[in-house]
Amino acid sequence: MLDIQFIRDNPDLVEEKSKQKGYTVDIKQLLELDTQRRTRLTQVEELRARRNTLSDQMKGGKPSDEQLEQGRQLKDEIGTLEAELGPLEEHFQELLKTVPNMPLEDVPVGATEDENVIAKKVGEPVDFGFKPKHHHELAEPKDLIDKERAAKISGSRFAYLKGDLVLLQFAIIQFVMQTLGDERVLENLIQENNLNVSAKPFTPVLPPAMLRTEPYVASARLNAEEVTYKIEQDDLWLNASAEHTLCTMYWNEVLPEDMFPIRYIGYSTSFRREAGTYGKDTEGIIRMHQFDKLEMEVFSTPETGLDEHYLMVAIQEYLVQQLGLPYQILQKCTFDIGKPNARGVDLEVWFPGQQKYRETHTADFMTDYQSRDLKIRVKRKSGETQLVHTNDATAFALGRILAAIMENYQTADGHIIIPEVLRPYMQGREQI
RNA sequence: GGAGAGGUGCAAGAGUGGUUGAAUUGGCUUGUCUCGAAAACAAGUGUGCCCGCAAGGGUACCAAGGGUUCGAAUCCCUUCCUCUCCGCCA
Repeated sequence: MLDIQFIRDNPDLVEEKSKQKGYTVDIKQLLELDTQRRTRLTQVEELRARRNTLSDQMKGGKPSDEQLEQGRQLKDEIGTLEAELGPLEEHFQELLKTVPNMPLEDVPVGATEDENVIAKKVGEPVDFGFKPKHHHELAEPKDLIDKERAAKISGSRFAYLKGDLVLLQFAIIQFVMQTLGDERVLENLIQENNLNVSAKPFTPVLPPAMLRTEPYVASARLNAEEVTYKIEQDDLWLNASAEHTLCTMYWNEVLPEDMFPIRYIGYSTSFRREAGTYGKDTEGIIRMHQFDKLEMEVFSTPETGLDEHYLMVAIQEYLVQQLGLPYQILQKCTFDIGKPNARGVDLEVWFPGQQKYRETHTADFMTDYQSRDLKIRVKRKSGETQLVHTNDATAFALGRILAAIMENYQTADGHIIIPEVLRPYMQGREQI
């Protein structure tokens, strides 16, 4: 959530920027509630102070009837006021949570996703000299994807991935873990992009795939209606991305400054209900209820938050370049960056079979919006405690990147060339 | 799933109704000493919220939520979590 102090100081700005993101928030009502609750709180605390003093006086000998009577009266008064404060506080919190994070200055203002700005294009789509096939057409003769039997067993939007496609997935995982664990790669990217962050490598993590309601809500990432599967019996949700169990990892903790930056590369199967997308992307493995994902998550001190974000975008580009895929970078507009985001970037890879760029990566910078609710703080050397900044970004969503590789590396006779950087992890083979 | 034990500050660990926001030990920070370090000694060392320009003051928090009481870390209820044994299991 947003800092209430900031909202008090900048009500008009908050209203304006929220509107730019497509959120109507009643700042006036929020501030009114804020005043009301603070007045009540002060009253309650005054009464409590009196109760404590009285209680102090009583602790020596036997309390007199007069004292007991006074105590009972205070108890009643406190009870009444607390009963008013409770709902007030609840309503206030509810309203406060509707306020989105403020977009950074350079985020383009836009009301639909069409107003995202193409920041750059890298690489040229290959001229195949034949009509390139869609990845599911390439998969069929080689029996790499079986969606029909998956539908029989699990329903639509599930698949059995088989054979060389599976080996390719594990090759990508190896390649990513190796790359993000390599300080020299990071150092180069930091220098090229003139960033002021450390070259500390990413630590690989296999996170749990389920999480409880309380931390999920605090992460501002729970989307119960459209995205997230619930395991009713156990108050657990299936994660919709590894970032959900990664960003919550330090929930309610104060961490020493020398731990930072904390960089994780997580690998997890992710689950999404995809409600409201019926009929969309029904072919192939672009939009599945279940997919595997490599996700970066970074916790940093406030002053390096933005540079960490730039670094993650640079890493995404580097990874895609290494695979030799043409792509474009989209700076997302205010409407599209998402509620907790201050800035957001998408990377879209060219899919020859579909003749368009499609989103394969996203990078989210949340400033302290996410950590305020998650209560993740850093204890500075100076003794000061601050909220950390959080960043998350896709390294690879495996389904989509496998599809992209298949379509971009297809040959006229229906084979798939293995990108060079992946060959060491595929026994040196050159094609599927 | 059955039986039992337990969740206290950075850590270990005391505390079973008021003198405990919390003993003690360790850790950490600072200072003294030293050329420097170690040792020793001294002081300090949780988080949130509210009031305040600040200094400071108040309030809440001993897993979470509720209750009893003039007063709760301590008593009662519910939930969560951890550990041990048995059962089941990749």
